[in-house]
Amino acid sequence: MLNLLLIEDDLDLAETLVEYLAIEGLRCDHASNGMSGLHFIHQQHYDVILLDINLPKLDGLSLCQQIRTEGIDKPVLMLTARDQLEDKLEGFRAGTDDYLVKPFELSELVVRCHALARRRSGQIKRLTCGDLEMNLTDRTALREGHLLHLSPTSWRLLEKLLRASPEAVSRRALEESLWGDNIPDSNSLKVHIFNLRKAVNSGFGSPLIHTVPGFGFVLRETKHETPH
Amino acid sequence: MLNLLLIEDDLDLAETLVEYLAIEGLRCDHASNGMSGLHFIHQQHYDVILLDINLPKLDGLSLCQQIRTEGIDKPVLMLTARDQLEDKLEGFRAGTDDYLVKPFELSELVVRCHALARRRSGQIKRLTCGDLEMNLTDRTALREGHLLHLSPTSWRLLEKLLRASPEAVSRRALEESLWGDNIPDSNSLKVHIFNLRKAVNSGFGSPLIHTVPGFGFVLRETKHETPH
DNA sequence: GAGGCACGTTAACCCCCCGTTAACCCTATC
DNA sequence: GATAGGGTTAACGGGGGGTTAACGTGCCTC
Repeated sequence: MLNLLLIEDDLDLAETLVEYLAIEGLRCDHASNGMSGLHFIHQQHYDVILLDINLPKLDGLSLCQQIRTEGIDKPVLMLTARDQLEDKLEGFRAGTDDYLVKPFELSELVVRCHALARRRSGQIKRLTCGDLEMNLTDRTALREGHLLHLSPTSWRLLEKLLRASPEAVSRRALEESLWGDNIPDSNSLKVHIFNLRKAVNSGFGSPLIHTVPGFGFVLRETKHETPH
Repeated sequence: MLNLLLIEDDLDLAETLVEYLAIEGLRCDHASNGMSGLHFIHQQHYDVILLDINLPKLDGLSLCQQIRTEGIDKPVLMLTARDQLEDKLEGFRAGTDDYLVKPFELSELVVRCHALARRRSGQIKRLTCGDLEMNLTDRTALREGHLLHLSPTSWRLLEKLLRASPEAVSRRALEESLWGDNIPDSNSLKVHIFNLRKAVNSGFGSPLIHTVPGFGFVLRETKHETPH
């Protein structure tokens, strides 16, 4: 389920949007001005940020620029009544990913959100990383053409890592994707990672699962050598 | 420089587009039907695929679906005269990332291409200084192409310094970014800087981390000589 | 219903990395 | 030579991360 943030000062419009999105199965927080929106962004994880341009406190363009310079790379979709070419160009210059002119069709907004969130769960049938290949339709995972034996949780872990690849995934995110909100306070994740490593790495040349100290794990082909 | 593929059967339009894109500094191959487009995609790397829907041999929607099921996750931008809501929804259902209705402004096409490319392949967020490169997405740091081994705190220090570069950062600011309000009253920062120096400078030609006496540290390629 | 199997969970253990600390060293400055 | 700012080194202790085994549960088979 996608988690959205709507930053919009028109309360009527915001309410309508949030309600409609809920029907479509999308969670959506709402901030009514730029500063508050920024606060939300720092506070919580969102898959997509829906951003009006005309906002009190901090306008949408500045907000977008700011989070980009902060290194926050979340997908941003600008929603605005400004339909001039120059407005759009400015939006993209500020670092937005998409630009939708009001009034727009709600269903178009929804599909664009999904496209931005890269949640192609329904679309992508095959995930790969190096010589590792995961086939979602027949639920098989291959390495160098050999079938891997994966337990259900190992499978889910690997899928999560593959979808994120080459991005690293935090321990937190992995735990949430496995157990949702009730994360066990044991070392369960460690054991699952261990099992997954055994299944994916054992017998093959280079390891694909790497740990990122103090953060989590990455799936990627081994790259450069350390000096010395 | 971006590398695009345009799949479009209207040869006049295609020519115009390719020429305009060249002026804007974007390379663009052209395929005039779906099968040929598919062939190009398999053959070569593209940052973004511009896709018409009405195509001979293999229509755009099917083509898009097919590459998605093949696991090819390249950004696709559909360019079409079909402006009905249902057409757009179908496009996104087929797995496109963006949808632009003809006629469109060429400059909008260009900025959308950049936005798409940045998100997909360029989702990789990098910070660099000279031959030092920090990859924030997969959390690796390279110098002269060699992987650096950094502890979590070394990583945070380096990130802070890179973000500020070429400006100097005060000791105070560094300590706050590491420990927030409860800064230890020992020489911990000194040791961390020392370790970071060892990791970043050792074995390489010129040092990158310089101390600013009485203030803090800078990350800079060439040492700035202070006049006496 | 008994046994076997696969799987998730938990605890226990170990190792070594890493953060902290304190000490010492060097060098400039007065 | 006293002092202060900065650099270097080593010891220690905690904890992050890896590994293993035991246990329980559900499911399948016989």
